[in-house]
Amino acid sequence: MLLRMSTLFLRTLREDPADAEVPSHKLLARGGYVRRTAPGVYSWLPLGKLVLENVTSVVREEMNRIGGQELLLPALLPREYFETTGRWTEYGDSVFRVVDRKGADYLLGPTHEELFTHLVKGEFSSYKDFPVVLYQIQEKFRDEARPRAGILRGREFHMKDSYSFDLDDEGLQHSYDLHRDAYVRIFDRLGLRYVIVSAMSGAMGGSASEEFLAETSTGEDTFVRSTGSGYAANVEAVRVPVPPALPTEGAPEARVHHTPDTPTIETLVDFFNGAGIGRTVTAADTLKNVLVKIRQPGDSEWEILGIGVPGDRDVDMKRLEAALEPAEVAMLEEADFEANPFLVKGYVGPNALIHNKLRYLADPRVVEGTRWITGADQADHHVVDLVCGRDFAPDGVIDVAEVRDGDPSPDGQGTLYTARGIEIGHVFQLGRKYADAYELDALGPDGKPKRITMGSYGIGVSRVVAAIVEQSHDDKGIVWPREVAPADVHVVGTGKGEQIEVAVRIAEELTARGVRVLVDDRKGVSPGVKFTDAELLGIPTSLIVGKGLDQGVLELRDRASGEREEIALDTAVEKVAGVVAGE
RNA sequence: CGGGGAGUAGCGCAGCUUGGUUAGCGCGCAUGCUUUGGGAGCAUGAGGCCGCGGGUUCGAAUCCCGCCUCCCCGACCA
Repeated sequence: MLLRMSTLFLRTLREDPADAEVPSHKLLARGGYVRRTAPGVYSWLPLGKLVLENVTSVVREEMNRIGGQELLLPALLPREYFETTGRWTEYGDSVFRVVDRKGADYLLGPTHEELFTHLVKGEFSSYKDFPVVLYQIQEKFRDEARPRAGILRGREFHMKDSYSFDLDDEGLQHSYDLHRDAYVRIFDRLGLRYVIVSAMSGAMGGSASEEFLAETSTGEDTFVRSTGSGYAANVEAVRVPVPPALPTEGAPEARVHHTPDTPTIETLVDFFNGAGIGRTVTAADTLKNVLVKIRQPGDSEWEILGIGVPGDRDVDMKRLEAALEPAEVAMLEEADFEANPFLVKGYVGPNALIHNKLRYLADPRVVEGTRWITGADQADHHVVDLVCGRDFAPDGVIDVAEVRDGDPSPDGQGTLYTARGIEIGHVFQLGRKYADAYELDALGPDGKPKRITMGSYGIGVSRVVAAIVEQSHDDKGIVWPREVAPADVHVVGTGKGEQIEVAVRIAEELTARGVRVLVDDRKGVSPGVKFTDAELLGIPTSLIVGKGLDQGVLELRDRASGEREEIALDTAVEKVAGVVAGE
């Protein structure tokens, strides 16, 4: 492959586009890799298309390696498929819908579970046909409420989606493991720094769904990781370590104190520290009781739920919703307090709930024998030394308090800190949801139908391109890993002699050896411009044919390290081919 | 959907407060000469529905009213 800058459809920009905020957006636009066409919709220009194809190739190779079979389904999908699973209405505003001249409804595919399931049902029907893994790499469409960050979150994007079809749970687990391994190889080859986090709360069951997050400061997903181990998890999935229970004997009696005007944790702590109860109190010694109401799907009644967390922490609504899924969660309204006069706002204690037959769930840190300062269920009163297991007994444990930097890691090694990432891959055990909807069965050896179980696995191919740039750039431009770079070598001819002719000749010789080459053969362009463009474009290796040519000397540059080396003209092709081959 | 900002040449912007000749600057583009190791110089050019519609005015990029679009933060989504 030989690209000539004199004719390449490329115009680099000296300034950042006004609408670009994140590095990947700025650099991909300035480098002429992409151009914005509409909000969240981008055109891939020749260099960008090459990068996209390189990523695609890596994905394709690794999918084929695990036995995946590539096919290509339409992006334009008729309504009927989505009626079967109810997703036609479920999707709401988040998909593009189109109507044909006859008035028939379609949508532009956001994902393809329905189509794949239906397709398999039409072709395969024997247990001998399974398992099977099918995948495609194509454009997906989602009408994002707010596309942002350029390529990172668009409304049209490239995605590899694959689907596994197995006869039983063991088979599904195997297909899932194969995909997970393939994803590790893919992202390793692409040179990405990433973590694998559980995408679900522990209650929903371990490895049924995991996300691959590329670590970047600009990512929109937050997760936590440990300073002392490889532990990483979504905030929703963090399980707080449970401290050992303490003996209840010998603990002082619970005593109610008059605590005027202390409806908040802060005022309460201040009060006790001025009240001389014989010890210094912190917010962590108090038990904050947060009241929410929940409603199970299909129910019309709300249930009031009390949640006890250490007073120095808030309830994390995301963790709460994940823990209570699929129930709906809402904060209590004034009317709820009026209907339940035993709930004294600002002074709620565990026993008001427990004694009135309302469920009370407590943080894992609230173990037997722990002593708490908490509401006494009457205005302006709190109770001190209320002992868990002696004075109150929660109905259960709920792990929904906010996770903070410095919290101990659940695996016991190190402490947690929050990081940001971009979701680049997702592996998910779907189970039989779609197989049930389409009645996808295989006839077993016993002559009886067996319901198929499925997995779905995605990689955001275009997003991966942006994620790579986010992780691999400097103030001058992009630094492509060789596997995804649009070329291996950027041969730059600069000077008023025969440098450009020599550069082109070297480029042709390298091309003949199978090296992918971009040659800067533009005439009348100053060296500074060419060097700057080379750094912006980010091809891993540059070969400068310039002022040293008269002495038979060329310069080899490494984009990532910035190292420069003078090499002889005679052996340059040999040398560069070796560098490209990783020698 | 809530909050903030912006629409002027392919790109980045000024001009608007205080209406007044032919709407300006940088980059890019074209032509010529010079220049050639770090975003060159000089000269000459091409390129505009000043977002759209209405209004005020002798006169509107500029003032008024309405609308549309885009960007950023949040919510939502994943």
